[in-house]
Amino acid sequence: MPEKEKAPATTTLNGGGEEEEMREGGGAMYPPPCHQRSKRLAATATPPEEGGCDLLDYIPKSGWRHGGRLRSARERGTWSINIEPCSRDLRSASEGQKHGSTRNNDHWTSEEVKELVDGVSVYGVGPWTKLKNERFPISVRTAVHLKDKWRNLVKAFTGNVKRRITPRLDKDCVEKIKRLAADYPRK
DNA sequence: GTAGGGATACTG
DNA sequence: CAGTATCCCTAC
Repeated sequence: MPEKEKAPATTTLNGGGEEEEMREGGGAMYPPPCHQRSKRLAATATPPEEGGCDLLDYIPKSGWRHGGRLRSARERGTWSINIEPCSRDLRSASEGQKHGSTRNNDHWTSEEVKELVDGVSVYGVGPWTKLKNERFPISVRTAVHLKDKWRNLVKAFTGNVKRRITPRLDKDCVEKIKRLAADYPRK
């Protein structure tokens, strides 16, 4: 491929106020096409108001544990469930980039993982689209994301990982993952 | 639509 | 700093 579109320095389209500061201190040598993924959405992003959905209910509660400190998605300004694109996403869209719409999440919550595992136990490994429509209808998680996450889970619980960066998962959930991983070997 | 690979960001 | 998790792209 020729090259990626350089992220324009004029990222000031969100008059919200909080500007994401680039951390190019010595890591990314190439500017991401979309907004800095590491920077996530600022607090000015679309707050997940209770739209009356089950998924929206548990996300804020289930936080992401970081070194024993509970860092809720809200604290970090990230929402696992996004019902509409934020201003930053619109920017990317205007640039012709399709990114952004699904870039409102960070790590999966234990509830999401549980839902995924439960779905896999019912539909099996493969029909991610069906699983998405049944269990994550309004979630930003796409079928591809579900697939990727499942792969990560299998890799994390079947292999020998030195460092495990995973939310609190129920023992039953972990067992189910292993069971399903063994039942559905990588094709 | 699904599977696999690669790149980037984050955590410990 | 090394390893892990997530996301995007390409091929089947």
